[in-house]
Amino acid sequence: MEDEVQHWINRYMDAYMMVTRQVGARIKDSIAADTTNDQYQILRLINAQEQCTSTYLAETFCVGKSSITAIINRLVQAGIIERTRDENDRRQVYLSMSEHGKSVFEAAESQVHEVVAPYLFHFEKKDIETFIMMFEKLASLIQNDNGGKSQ
Amino acid sequence: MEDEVQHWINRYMDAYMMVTRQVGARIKDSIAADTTNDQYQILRLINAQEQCTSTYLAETFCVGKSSITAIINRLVQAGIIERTRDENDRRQVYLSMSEHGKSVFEAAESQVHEVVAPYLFHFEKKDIETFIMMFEKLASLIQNDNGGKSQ
DNA sequence: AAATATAGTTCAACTGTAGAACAGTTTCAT
DNA sequence: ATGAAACTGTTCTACAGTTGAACTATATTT
Repeated sequence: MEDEVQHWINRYMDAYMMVTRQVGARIKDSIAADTTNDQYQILRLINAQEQCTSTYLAETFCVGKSSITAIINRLVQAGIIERTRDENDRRQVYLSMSEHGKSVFEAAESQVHEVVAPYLFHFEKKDIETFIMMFEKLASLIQNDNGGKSQ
Repeated sequence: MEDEVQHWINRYMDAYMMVTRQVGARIKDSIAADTTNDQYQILRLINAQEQCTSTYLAETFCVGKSSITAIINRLVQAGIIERTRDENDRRQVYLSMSEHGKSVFEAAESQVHEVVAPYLFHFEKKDIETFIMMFEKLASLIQNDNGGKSQ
């Protein structure tokens, strides 16, 4: 029983590392050379979030706020992201994509689509649903378990 | 149909990023502070590979060989890894764990186990098998598709 | 009004990455 | 056998990402 769990974890870690690394490398090759994978992930979060803040990104990305400042500074520098202060609470800074940013992001999205989509055709529709649902369940389990190391 | 594929990809990317980041953060918190996640992944590869070389690590990890040199230098510095030249082909350098390295690695393994294992109990045995098998199939599809962007 | 909390930035030190130039070693063609 | 080509790994420089502590500015609490 313990052995079985250990065995699953090893297989999961092996497959996981392989997929993470290889997909990451392919995505990097396909998106514009001056956009990094981390920057693309940040853009996805900003795109999906109304009135996105640094604090939200830091928590979701599991890094300190100073890392977010560094990434956002580069994206602002590149004219992709704009900062807007909230006039009601001037501590808050909302992050949004400029017009140029939107087109960079959309180009990256479609490149990622082209990289990932071909792999889907090797699987049954039903299995894809199951796989994604399990992944989502895992994500939500982890998310609802913040801080509590046990359980 | 195209929409369905797009939708799958978005859901996959969302769940994938969440799981990657959160699991990464939890593993980092649990393993020794002076070992990074990337270093741990490298140790897993070295552990699994007889006569491991930099070239093998670079290919598997999808990075340039100079990145591997940098990581290995730090691990050698920390007394975790040892380099051994092949006397038959003096270009090759085999990487292996020192006794200290082995104990560091085993401690990390058991910490990772403690972090990951609890999540498994939320799933059916059958579903875990399916999930891991799909992950492995995906990994092997990607691996057998080196360079060829299409198909 | 003063203390406390919150949002974000700055800074220094470090890890990881890329790519080009390089050194040493082996293989291969002539 | 010799010189060219191929291969393994390292060095170097520049940059992206991360951390954690110190800091600024603003809002909230008491």
